[in-house]
Amino acid sequence: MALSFYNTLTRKKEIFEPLVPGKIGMYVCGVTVYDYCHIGHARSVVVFDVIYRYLKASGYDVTFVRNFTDIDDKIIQKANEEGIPWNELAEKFIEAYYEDMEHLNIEKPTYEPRATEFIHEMIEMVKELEAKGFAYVVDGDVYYSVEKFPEYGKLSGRKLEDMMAGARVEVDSKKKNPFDFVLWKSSKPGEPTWDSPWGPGRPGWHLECSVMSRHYLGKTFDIHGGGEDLIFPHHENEIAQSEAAHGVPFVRYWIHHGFVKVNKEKMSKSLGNFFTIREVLERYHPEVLRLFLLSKHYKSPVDFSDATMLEAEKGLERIYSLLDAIKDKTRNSKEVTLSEEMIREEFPELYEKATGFSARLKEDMDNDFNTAAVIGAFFELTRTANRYLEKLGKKKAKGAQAALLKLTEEVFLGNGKILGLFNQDPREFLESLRNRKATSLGIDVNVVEKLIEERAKARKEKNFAKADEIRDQLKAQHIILEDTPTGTRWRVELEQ
RNA sequence: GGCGGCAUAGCCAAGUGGUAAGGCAGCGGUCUGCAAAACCGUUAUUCACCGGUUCGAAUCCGGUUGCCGCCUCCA
Repeated sequence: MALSFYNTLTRKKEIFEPLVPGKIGMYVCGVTVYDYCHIGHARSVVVFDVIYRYLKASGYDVTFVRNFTDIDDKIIQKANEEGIPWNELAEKFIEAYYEDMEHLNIEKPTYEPRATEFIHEMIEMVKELEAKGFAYVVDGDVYYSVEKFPEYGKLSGRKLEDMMAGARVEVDSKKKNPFDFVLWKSSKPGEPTWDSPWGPGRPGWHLECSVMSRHYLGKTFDIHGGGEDLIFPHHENEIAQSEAAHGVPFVRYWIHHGFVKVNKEKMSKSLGNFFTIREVLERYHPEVLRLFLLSKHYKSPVDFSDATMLEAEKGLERIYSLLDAIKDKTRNSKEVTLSEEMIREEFPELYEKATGFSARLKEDMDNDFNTAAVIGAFFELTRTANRYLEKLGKKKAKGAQAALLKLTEEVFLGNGKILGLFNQDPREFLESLRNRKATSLGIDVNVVEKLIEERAKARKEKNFAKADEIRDQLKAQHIILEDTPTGTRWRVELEQ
């Protein structure tokens, strides 16, 4: 099957064919840097990170551009509130953004341009639009005239007449049509400005994406993405600007992802019901957030709550426990050369599932980037592998056994890279989950370890009454013990 | 008012014409000193509701209800 995905522009799933065979140009709208990123931003970034990884893994040479909007009303306003220069504020939040991205294990795009680096090119584009009759000037502001662009509304499926009927249109006497938008904005005293043919001012928001995408990807490129709230007016306006200026199609495939919701409501700045990435990462491992965000199809809304996050955490714990067990079983096993058939015969069911995994992943990812189905496949593989471990019993794995387990581990690690999961050392991951929760409950790790030692002694002496007493005591503090052949392990279980 | 999306077990969630993946929770069992973890079995004759097309529909079409989003900055 060929890669296909939903194209907002045509409103259907289409087989993807790049403009230039083997190459892909992809542009995704980044953030406006006036605050810390919330988990809605995290979804955007994770979704396109996975798409980027998958396209590369599929053999494409991908040029991926994600911008920073570093000049904008909100930045100016926030900087004024904080009494610092606007560019200092932008810089601060770009740094914070990079910290968050590193925690989330986001691959760096090919280019991450900032709007302010392209002021000159933006002015050039406004001039082009003015020369072609798509723009008009009023008091130092330059507006785009939507009525001059017959296809205006084609992305969002609206018609200008229909929108006119809508009540919530601001009245701005400067505009010829209420849907005209600003290309160049004259600046008020004290605001950052750049010189232009229309006087001192700054660019309108939509312009930067038209200009930066042209700079890096050309007048027509393959994929443009963002949150579904950007469809109108942002992406609609980008199309209007770019196609009017260039006379060629702007973007071939548009990808929009759904929102993160909280209590069934859209999470947003204006509603005040948002969680920043850093807040969430204090409580959950970054991979838990990734798994949570990828466990539902990217177009559907996803509901953020402790219950849904804890569920993701348990699932990830299950997989890492398996990876840990495999490491344990194969430790010190010697490398031996074996035929595929010998490995297969060890446990055909696991061998088939493991060796067939990449094809399964490709099938699911080719089908509109169905990460939820891929995650389901990982859990199926987990069960089969656990079944095999069960069969092996307590002995260390040798020969074909070890080879089969190593093969399985490789499948998790290799394919996990596409989703950006299973990237941690299993032991460290499990301990970090535990310590994170222990800390939040104010549990002293040393005290726990001491009690476990005490219990081990009691068990050795067959003093099970005392051993159970200690276990119950710890259980009351949400600490669950697991006795394994290699000693007692413990974890923290929070109530849902 | 205009445009669009969604509705699958207690919960989360795949499945887009061929007879319901997966996870969490629950129940029964194996293992265990007892547990936990893991494994085995079990949990939707049915996919909001009503019609229609079809040999066959959760999947297509029409209608109804409910929830949500965009139309203003927004991932």
